[in-house]
Amino acid sequence: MNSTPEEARQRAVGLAADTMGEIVAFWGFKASMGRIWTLLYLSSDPLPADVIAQRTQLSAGAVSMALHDLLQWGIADRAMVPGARKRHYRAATDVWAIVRRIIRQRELRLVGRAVERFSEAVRVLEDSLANHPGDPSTQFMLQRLRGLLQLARIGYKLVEGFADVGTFTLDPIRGALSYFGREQHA
Amino acid sequence: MNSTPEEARQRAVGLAADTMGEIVAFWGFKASMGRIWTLLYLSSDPLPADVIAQRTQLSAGAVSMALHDLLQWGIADRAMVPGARKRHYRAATDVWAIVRRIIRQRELRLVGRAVERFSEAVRVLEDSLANHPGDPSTQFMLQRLRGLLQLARIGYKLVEGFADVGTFTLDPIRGALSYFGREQHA
DNA sequence: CAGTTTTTTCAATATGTTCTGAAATCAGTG
DNA sequence: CACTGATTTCAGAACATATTGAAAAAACTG
Repeated sequence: MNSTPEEARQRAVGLAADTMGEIVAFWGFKASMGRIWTLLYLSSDPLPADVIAQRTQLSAGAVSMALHDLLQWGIADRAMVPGARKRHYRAATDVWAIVRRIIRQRELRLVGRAVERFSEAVRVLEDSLANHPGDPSTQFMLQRLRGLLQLARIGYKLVEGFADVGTFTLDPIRGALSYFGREQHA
Repeated sequence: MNSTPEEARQRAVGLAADTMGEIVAFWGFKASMGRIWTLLYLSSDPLPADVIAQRTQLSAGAVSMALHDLLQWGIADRAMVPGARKRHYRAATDVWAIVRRIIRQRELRLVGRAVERFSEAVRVLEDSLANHPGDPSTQFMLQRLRGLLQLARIGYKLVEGFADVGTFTLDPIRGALSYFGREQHA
């Protein structure tokens, strides 16, 4: 209650940074990246690495590495501070664009690889059936595998659309999806 | 090429299972859960734990734990096999419903917690400003923090809608989002 | 309900990831 | 271009997570 503004800000940053850290960690990034981004995002001025280290309780090395990652992903950038010796960093603020870029670079690759690999698996079974027609286990597996492949392709389209346009609607493909869920039976 | 159907199936399962393992691992589950689900999903008959262990190269213990998780999440279930001593397991096939349930139980909680914590941080700053009106750093931080809170709330709504209805459209809220991205300046 | 097989549990271990601390490198400045 | 301070790098420590292996528990079967 009767705390200084400085103390209040510190507490607020701590709460927000830890929360964001959890979220990005869940998302496959280092928690410290989320913490640092939040710290920068909530600062009215760019901060140098040593201040970041001090406020996040991280070593200089860890801060350097996390900043490197943040710059790589375009989640933070260097800010020119007039007569400053140290480099100063500031958070990218266009959260929407950040999310889109990350999704494009990570999820899209991941799902793309999945499509390729499922395709290969389908091919393996098709070849096998060509040589040994009528094998029931193989036929069953092929059917299901085609379902997985279809699902992966749908996922790819979804993610791609989201990354490109920033919109994400399932409606056009719900028919295909509900078909998929609804059994190539057991 | 000239392999037995059995060999072909084994190769196809391996490819598909590893792929799915990667995907679910990226998603925060154990890779072995994805591998086992895929193995079951591609089998025409339910499989007992020892067969799963043998085909996935996991120990009996690991299989038991992974199956436990799969059952918990409703991603697999026990199948009654007539005169069988061992328990047999089979994959849940309604992929769509599985994804929805997982999102509801995990993402929704995660984002919900974020909303709570950002709210608390906002409260902290509001209190501070009540006692120390006009502090510029605090004002700046409060503004940005409100942006994060708004974003988290939007995310919550999105995830909730997706979990409930299975549809996911950003259109209704794009105004709010683009506003957010477009700067409470630096 | 005793014997047998299956399943679960859990401490120890293996694996993978992030962080530290200090040395090496790099960048400004006089 | 040498000096000072800032930054990066990286081997090892700390930490987190997944798996093993074996013992305990549970579930069948006769």
